[in-house]
Amino acid sequence: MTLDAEIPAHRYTAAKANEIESRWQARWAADGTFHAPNPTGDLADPDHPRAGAPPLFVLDMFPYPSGAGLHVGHPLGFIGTDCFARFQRMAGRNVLHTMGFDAFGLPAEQYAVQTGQHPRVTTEANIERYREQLRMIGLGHDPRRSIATIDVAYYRWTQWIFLQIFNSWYDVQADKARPIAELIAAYESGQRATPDGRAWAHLSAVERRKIINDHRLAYVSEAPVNWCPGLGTVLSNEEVTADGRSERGNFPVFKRNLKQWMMRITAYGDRLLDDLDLLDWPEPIKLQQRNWIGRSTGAHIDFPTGAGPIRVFTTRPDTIFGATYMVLAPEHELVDALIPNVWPAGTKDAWTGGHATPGEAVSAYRRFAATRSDVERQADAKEKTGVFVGAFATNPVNGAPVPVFIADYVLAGYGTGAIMAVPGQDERDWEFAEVYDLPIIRTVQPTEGFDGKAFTGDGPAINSANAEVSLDGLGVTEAKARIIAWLEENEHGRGAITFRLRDWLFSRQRYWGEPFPIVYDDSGLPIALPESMLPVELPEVDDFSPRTFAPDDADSSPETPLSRRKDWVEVELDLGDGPRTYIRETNTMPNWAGSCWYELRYLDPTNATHLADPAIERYWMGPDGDIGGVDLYVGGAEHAVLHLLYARFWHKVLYDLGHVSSVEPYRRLFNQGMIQAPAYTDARGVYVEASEVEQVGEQFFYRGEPVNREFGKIGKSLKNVVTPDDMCTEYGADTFRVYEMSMGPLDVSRPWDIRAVVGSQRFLQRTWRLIVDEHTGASRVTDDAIDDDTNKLLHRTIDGVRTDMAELRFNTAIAKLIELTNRATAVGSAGTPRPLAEALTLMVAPFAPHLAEELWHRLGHDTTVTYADFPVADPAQLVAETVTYPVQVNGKVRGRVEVAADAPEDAVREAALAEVAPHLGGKDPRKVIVVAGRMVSIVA
RNA sequence: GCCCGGAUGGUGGAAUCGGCAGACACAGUCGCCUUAAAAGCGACAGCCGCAAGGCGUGCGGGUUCGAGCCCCGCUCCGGGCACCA
Repeated sequence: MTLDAEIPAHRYTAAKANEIESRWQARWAADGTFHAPNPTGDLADPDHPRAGAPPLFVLDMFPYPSGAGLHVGHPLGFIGTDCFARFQRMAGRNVLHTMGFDAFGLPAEQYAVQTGQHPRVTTEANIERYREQLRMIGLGHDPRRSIATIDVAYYRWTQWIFLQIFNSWYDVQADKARPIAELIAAYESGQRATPDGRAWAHLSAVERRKIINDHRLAYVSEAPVNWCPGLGTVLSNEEVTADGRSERGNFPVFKRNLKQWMMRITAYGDRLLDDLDLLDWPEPIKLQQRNWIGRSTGAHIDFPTGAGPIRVFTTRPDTIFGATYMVLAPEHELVDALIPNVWPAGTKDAWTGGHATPGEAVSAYRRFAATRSDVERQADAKEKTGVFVGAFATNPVNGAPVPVFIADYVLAGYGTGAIMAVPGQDERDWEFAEVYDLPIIRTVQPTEGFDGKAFTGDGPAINSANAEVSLDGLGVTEAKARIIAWLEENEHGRGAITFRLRDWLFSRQRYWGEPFPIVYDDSGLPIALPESMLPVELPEVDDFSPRTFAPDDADSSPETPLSRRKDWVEVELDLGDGPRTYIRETNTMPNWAGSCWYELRYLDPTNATHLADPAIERYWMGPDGDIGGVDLYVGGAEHAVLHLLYARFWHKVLYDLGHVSSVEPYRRLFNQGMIQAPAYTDARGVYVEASEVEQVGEQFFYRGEPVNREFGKIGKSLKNVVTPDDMCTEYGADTFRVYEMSMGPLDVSRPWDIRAVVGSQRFLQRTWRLIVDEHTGASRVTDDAIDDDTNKLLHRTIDGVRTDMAELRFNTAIAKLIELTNRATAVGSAGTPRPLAEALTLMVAPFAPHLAEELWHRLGHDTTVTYADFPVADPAQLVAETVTYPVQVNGKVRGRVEVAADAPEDAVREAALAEVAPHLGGKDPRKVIVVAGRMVSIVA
């Protein structure tokens, strides 16, 4: 006798689940079940069951289609949004839910460099695999709205948005971006003065263009970057290791200034910061963005030198009388002009770094600084390095000469790239002053008992007076105000606000990205292509790799793959003044570009004349008395800062220019947790393929060698990818979905562990068995009435599940459903009453949609469960007739009393006192607290 | 170093507003069914203790009639950021 023969023919097994799942997936695809109707245009459908219903836009952070395929970490968020979306559809909303692909990216390009395989080929194959995997999980996406960022029809609009940004400037008065044409008009009319005061008409065309370019939101500028000659590319800090080498290839990395495209995100610093208050986001994420933007209030102050003033930014202008030296970033533009031929009188030995002249000392220090990564500078925080440039500046408040140093603890990209150093009130400055034998003057009286070095707290100012102004005795706040007023009166400086946020470096020397819609003429200045010339298609190339150099050739410069297509780079165009030859921009856009606006394209994916029809954008994302935006955005916290900040920035530009009606792109954000999986390292610390590791007792072995186990984020780098495919085959997609949703709260990270998955399978099997006879396949549904207790539980469950679903608390919703099925099983030996069977099917539908669809049809319905009404609890069934009060004596539960729910407080008190009388020893209690509906607490 | 999280049975977790700690599930034990097993169904189940009872939410204090939850001080784990002037 075989095992198979003993399993009832109609049991809900994995095989049965798979049969049901593929059947309904095919049916849903054929019927377009998850199509969401637009109010107008191609995707409008007045006959749709949710046409005209209140809209709801549910969005996932779209994945990068990697070669390893979807892993079990991805679906946690995807299934979560799907359950939410399905619930909201059943609750009457018109739900937009789809999925796209963030498909430009380095891995495909690196693979192309290694194999010669075109990145488009591998990327499209990966996307195809992702689509299959997503379909297998039963996600209810509207497939008509799916996009990939590499689609020409999509990146045409990415380029269009770039042109909008390039062709705009930030009007500080109006506090918004405006078309660049309005700035040109202001110059032409003389309403706005030119920087050097000459009449606009007297400037050459090139001079005019330069002035205008200085105001654009996208501009070309020298920017300090991590240049890696060995790879031929610029690297992010993340790609540079602690010892200043490339993560990939282990080549040396140099800090270099290079011409790069930048985006003026700093113009939006205030709004990006202030508008966080409007968002329904987790507070920790908002805090991270606030810290990243880092608005600080202080003053700009000019310190005169022989080579012109050094402008510093400080948050502590009140301490200026204690400024005993200055530090410039090694890359600061004034350094070269300051250097004298010989060390001046008063130069201390410690200041010279042992060099014969200031010039030698500065070059040597710059070479040293260039080899240090930001990470390395951090690691060496204790050991301050720097060198005297051989010149002095003058402290404007007291005329004292202050030596000027360069040191890499001052960053070129922050503030003005220069600081006044006040060792008495700043710990880093104190340490530097100790190493370089510089004077330390306290200008704030430390608190009594303070035994540290620099005092950064509040206190009365001391040693802070000149002939015209005295701060002595003032607190920090008042001292700041008084000195700023004095500095402004005497034109030494003014109050200022700076941001930690820096402009966004927007160009990459890579192949696999969006080409810029930009050409250059003889002047070397960029010219925007007109919209009619979009898209600028990414051309084919023979070799995808950037040109590489000797790894230590610090003076080399990047050469991009596109620049080698000479026939593409040189282009004859008529830009309004007859055909001329231009040179194309050969950098490409960063990976972020495509992910900055994809939600907008989902709205109206086929629109050929607008990135999205304004009426459609207003329908799905419009403010509606609020700020607007996507109703729910779910993704990992690793995107807390960069992606979310860049996307907010682009959205705000589009808002200013009138292309969208919503002020923010993502009104509500939810961070799903990370699923971790065991990863194993061998004796050398190298990760080995987790699927080949065997466990013997407490030990783990890979090909006979012992390995160490740790837990980490699932991915290729830890060689621990676990795909959902096996789960779906072994248990069915519905079981997989229920399991992922029941493992714990959606926002908690946890290791992947499938030991408990059978619990989810048993739950679905029970649900099935309540409605279908396992042996005959016949219906077990009866016309009997539900008994009172079960009916009460049913309505409590409906009520609880509805609340849980709206709050994305799927784990507790499932627990409640399991309780209900367990009760139904216990009382239902004769069959399941129809209202119970239907309610259960409907409530299970968001989690196990295939099973629910099958049961729904077996219950006699011929339309999809997708748009059936989610059950509503009967309030009458939610009120309890009696309440059981636990009775505490001195904080310990000593008994419980059951009283009528509407019993007056006195009755509850009497009952409670009677119940615990033996514990009171005949004495009157000192205090009795009755918490209505909760408990009684007695103090004996 | 700074910032943000987190720590609850053998395991994942529940307790949503300061009010019965451990819902639900996994693993476990026992029973029913079965020739037997699997599946299914049912019961037990925080720890110590025969019991009465005591102890229990990382550790030490505090506030409160009452603390997993609030406050102070630590430990460990996870994540993020950083010479940010």
